[in-house]
Amino acid sequence: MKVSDLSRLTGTPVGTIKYYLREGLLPPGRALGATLTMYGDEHIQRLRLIRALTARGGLSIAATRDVLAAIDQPLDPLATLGVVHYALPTPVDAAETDAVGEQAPQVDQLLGAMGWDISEESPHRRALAASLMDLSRLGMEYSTEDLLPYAELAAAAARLDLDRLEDIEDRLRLAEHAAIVVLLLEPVLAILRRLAQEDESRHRTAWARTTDGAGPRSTTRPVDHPRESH
Amino acid sequence: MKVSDLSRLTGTPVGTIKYYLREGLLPPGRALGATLTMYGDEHIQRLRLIRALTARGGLSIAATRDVLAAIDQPLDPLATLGVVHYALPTPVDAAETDAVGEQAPQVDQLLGAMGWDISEESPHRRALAASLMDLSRLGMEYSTEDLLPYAELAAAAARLDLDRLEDIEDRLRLAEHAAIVVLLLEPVLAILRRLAQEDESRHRTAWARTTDGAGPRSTTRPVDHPRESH
DNA sequence: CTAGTTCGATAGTGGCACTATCGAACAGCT
DNA sequence: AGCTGTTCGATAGTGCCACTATCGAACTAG
Repeated sequence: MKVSDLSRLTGTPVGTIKYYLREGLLPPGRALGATLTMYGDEHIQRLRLIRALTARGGLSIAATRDVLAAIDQPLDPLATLGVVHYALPTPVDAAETDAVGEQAPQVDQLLGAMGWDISEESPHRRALAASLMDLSRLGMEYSTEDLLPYAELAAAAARLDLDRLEDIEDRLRLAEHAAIVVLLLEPVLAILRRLAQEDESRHRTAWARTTDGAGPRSTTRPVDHPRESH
Repeated sequence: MKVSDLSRLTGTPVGTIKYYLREGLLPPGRALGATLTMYGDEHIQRLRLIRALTARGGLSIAATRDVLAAIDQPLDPLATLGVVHYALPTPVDAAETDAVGEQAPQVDQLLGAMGWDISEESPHRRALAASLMDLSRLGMEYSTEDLLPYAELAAAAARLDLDRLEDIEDRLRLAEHAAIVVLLLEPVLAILRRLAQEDESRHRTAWARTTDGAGPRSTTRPVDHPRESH
């Protein structure tokens, strides 16, 4: 398969393929001469993955390269998940380290309450602290109690994610699938939440109208905590 | 308060403030002369919101302007949520309309199964179809049954979101808070899911090691469906 | 009166993700 | 062998975006 074929089959312009090759996102093909290089099905697959991670997942070329590098490491599959996590961009600029420190206790409190065992150096700690700081500065304080139900939902989602990964028989591409589950399911969940918000708000508005009340009251109930104790 | 003060209090460079004024993200101050324009606390608040939406939420300046415009509409609070939703960027390029159509039946099936009442023109329909298409092309088919538990989690999250909004007493800024809940809680949920994945994968790896099994089995249980029938 | 600030307008910068062009080296066909 | 078209790697250019810098004029505070 030549570049032109690769281009045609994936809908990616030749120039872009060359660019990805230059940037190390695509492994080079087999050069059979100065004007003939052959590519295989793995290039098609990789190209699709690149486009999904960048166009849909919103990753930069650099971040995509990191993720792909993590995928290509022949690591313990679940360890790969960690590497992929670390390769992800978590927008926290250096200037707000102080702000992050301010929220660190609350992050610790939440992690403790959930019984989550999270590495001290996880970038997600900082990212979470930064987001909570934003919310707080905007006048929307979220306490640990406020966050706990969300954390329970996240835990349930994570269990679904890992269930799916364990069912994969193709061990060779497990790392790839892990990255896909982590990254491409994220927009799916975000969209589902927005859809649910639309429906839920419709329901509540209707309720408020028909009962002429001051608005519906909370319909939330405690979420059960499915992992069997700690 | 002068620009210099506004700049100092928010940590935003004067040049950037001027830029936001030009772009219509910040309302102009009260001009008291050719070299003196006064700004108020609402400008501080608005500036913080802009920075949160762009730097944290990842919105473009244009998308931020749309969201802010939605916020400034004196609409029914829950309608505002809809307007905010429509102002959000959903990365689906025109070229993949066919692919979207291919997945449309599955989207309908999911919405039907959840009993969600979603407008036919919602951009989220297309966005979801596009994401499912990506997954399918990458060899990770998600059936309606696979997605349902995620949708249940999303519904639970949406209920939490709206509970919070209903508890807000400051009706004037409700639209603003709605945007914050929709947009800035999104990265929080994403981070929580990643943290949960890290913890869950640690647990499963440990389990697999101690039991010397072929890997842990599913720990998922059915999620209950909290809204009282349809 | 003077030094410094702010105004609006315009132009420039840096980063990113491509995209275009070029000459040389072939490949495939006749 | 000759011709046409493709591909090669390298380099340079493009378009967009989010700022950032500069400028002269107008003003304000001390």
